[in-house]
This record gives sequence, structure tokens and C-alpha cells, in this order.
Amino acid sequence: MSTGAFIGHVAQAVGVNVQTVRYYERLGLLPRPERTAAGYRIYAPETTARLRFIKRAQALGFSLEEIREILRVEYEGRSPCECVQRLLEEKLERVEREMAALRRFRRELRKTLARSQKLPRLPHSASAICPIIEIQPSPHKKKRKGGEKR
Amino acid sequence: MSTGAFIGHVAQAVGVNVQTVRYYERLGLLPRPERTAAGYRIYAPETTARLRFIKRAQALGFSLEEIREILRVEYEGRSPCECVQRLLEEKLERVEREMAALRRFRRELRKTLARSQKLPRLPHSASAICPIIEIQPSPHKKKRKGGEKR
DNA sequence: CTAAACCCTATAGCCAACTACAGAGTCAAG
DNA sequence: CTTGACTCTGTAGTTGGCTATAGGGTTTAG
Repeated sequence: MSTGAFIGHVAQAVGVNVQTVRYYERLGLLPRPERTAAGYRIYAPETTARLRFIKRAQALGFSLEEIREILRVEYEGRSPCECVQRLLEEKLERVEREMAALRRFRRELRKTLARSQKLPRLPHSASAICPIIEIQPSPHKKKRKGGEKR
Repeated sequence: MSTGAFIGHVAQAVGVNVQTVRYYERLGLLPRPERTAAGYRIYAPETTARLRFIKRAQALGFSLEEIREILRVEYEGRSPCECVQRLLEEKLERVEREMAALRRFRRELRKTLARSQKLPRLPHSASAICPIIEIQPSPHKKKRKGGEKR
């Protein structure tokens, strides 16, 4: 109906950066929009909805990769619901695992902290770098947060 | 006592890559070792202990930045215990916050999943991309996992 | 007519913690 | 004397999700 909006307009409407919109397009999350004679992108009103969809899916913990998968299914005309449901289940499992790891980690932290509080405050030991960490029993499974592959 | 080992030896002993050892040296986590006439690094036996210390601290959730801080304190001759203890407390707080976020996220996931299971399996709706995600009430606080700054 | 406020592409940078590669030198065994 | 396993430096690539910058073109208000 309406004439469509430029990129800054939709970006502001959804609360993202213009570069982000272009980035999503490059990743295949948004279809290539029509252009003016000067090459400006013209967005249909659905685009804001699609962007909000992406943001909501992100907020639910989906990666852009997963979101693209959902949208690809959608573009093929099938309902993405089964696909989304499967992803949701996987995600839930991952969250459970992560929480378990976090609980282990917290227990470890608390033990270490408790030990450190009743450790003698020695000025400096030549052999050990730090008794608190030194005594650590077995390095339990690493947390894999920042990004680490081995 | 013994003559010291080359980089591949210590790397294998600790189970890390040789590049990683050099990387740690570049970051200032390891002191510059002596060299042979040919320029090969010669590591004192303490180096493996130091590397294991780094790995253990990482397993406890410290970043390399934090570990360097600990080691810097240690190099200055002070005991790093107070410093470590402070870092441990901070870390514990962060873990608590993260677990709370994860619990919220899990609740959200479960709600969404439950709703999706009693949603009509419509073939394809033109207006909505996916009813499961579409209906999402309010995009709760994002998880900040991969890295995101806004 | 000009200045601001848009838009375009292409490229590079950010974060952490590596990992890989190129091109060269070294060292011991056979 | 050659082969292969090691080492060196320096640089660039990886992951994910942006963000920034350079260097230009367009549009609109005054």
C-alpha cells in the first residue's frame, strides 16, 4: 500500500543499526529488496516484521544461522513450525547442559573460595604461584565460553 | 638441574599447542625463556607448572587477562592470594547472574515449546513467519553469549 | 547553490583464545 | 649428504555478530 521505506527508517523502527540490516541481507536473512533508480533499498512494510522476528528469535537464543534455517524453510513455502520445535528442543537440551556445567563450576568456585579464606596468608612462596589455585584437584571440564576448540 | 626442554616438549607435556605457548609468551603470561645459539627457546622445568597453572585457572573460569593480572602480582613478589580471592568472588557473582539468566531463558523456552505443541499445525500462513515465535510476548533480556554489544 | 542528512559499496576492525600457514633455519640419524 | 622432525618469525585466519571507516553519490530544505 504505502510506498515503502528506506533502510534508516526500518532500522530505526526496529532499533537496529543500518549496517546490521545490510549485514542480515548479506547473510541471507532478508531478501534482496527493490531499489530506487539511485540504488537505494526500498523496504516493504513486512520487512520490519521480519526484522522483529529475527530479533525475537535471537532473544530466544537462536543463532543467526538457525534463524536463517527457519526462514529458508519458510521461503520454501513449508511451515517452519516443526523445524522450530526441533530447534527449541535442542536449545533446551543445550541450556540444561550449560546450567549443569555452571552448577559444577559454581561448586568448584565456592570450594576454592572457602579454602582460600582459611589458608594462611603467606607473604610469598617461592615454589608455588598461588596456593589457592595450585591445590586445585583435577581441572574439571572446561566451560567453553569465549570460544575455544580442542 | 636438568638442561631444560624445547617448546614441543613442554607443549606436549601440558597438552597444548606450541603456538599456544608462544602466544602466551607474547601475551606476557610466560616470561621470555633463554635461547640456544640457534634461537630455540629453552624452558626451565617450572614452565610446565606455570602452564598447568594457567590451564587450571582457565578451567576455574579465569580469562587470560585475569590470569596475567594474577601472575603480574606474583612477579612483583607479592602473594596473589588477595587478588585471586577478589577475582573468585567476582567470578562467583558473574556465575550467579548467568545462571539466573539461564533459568529465565529456560522458562521462556519451555513456555514456547509447550505452546508450540498445542498450536494448530497449519500448512503455511502468509502473514506470519512462524506462529511459535511470532506470539512471543516480550523479548526478554538477551543472553549475550557469542558476543554482542549494544 | 550549498549544506545537511541521507544512501551506496567495499573493506577492515572488534572481542577472546587460539590456529594455521609460509618460508626459512637447525639438528640428529642413517 | 640427505631426510625428516623439529624450531624460528611474522602474518593471517577462525568463530559470531556486529560496528566503523573511507570515499563516494543522492535528495531535500533554505
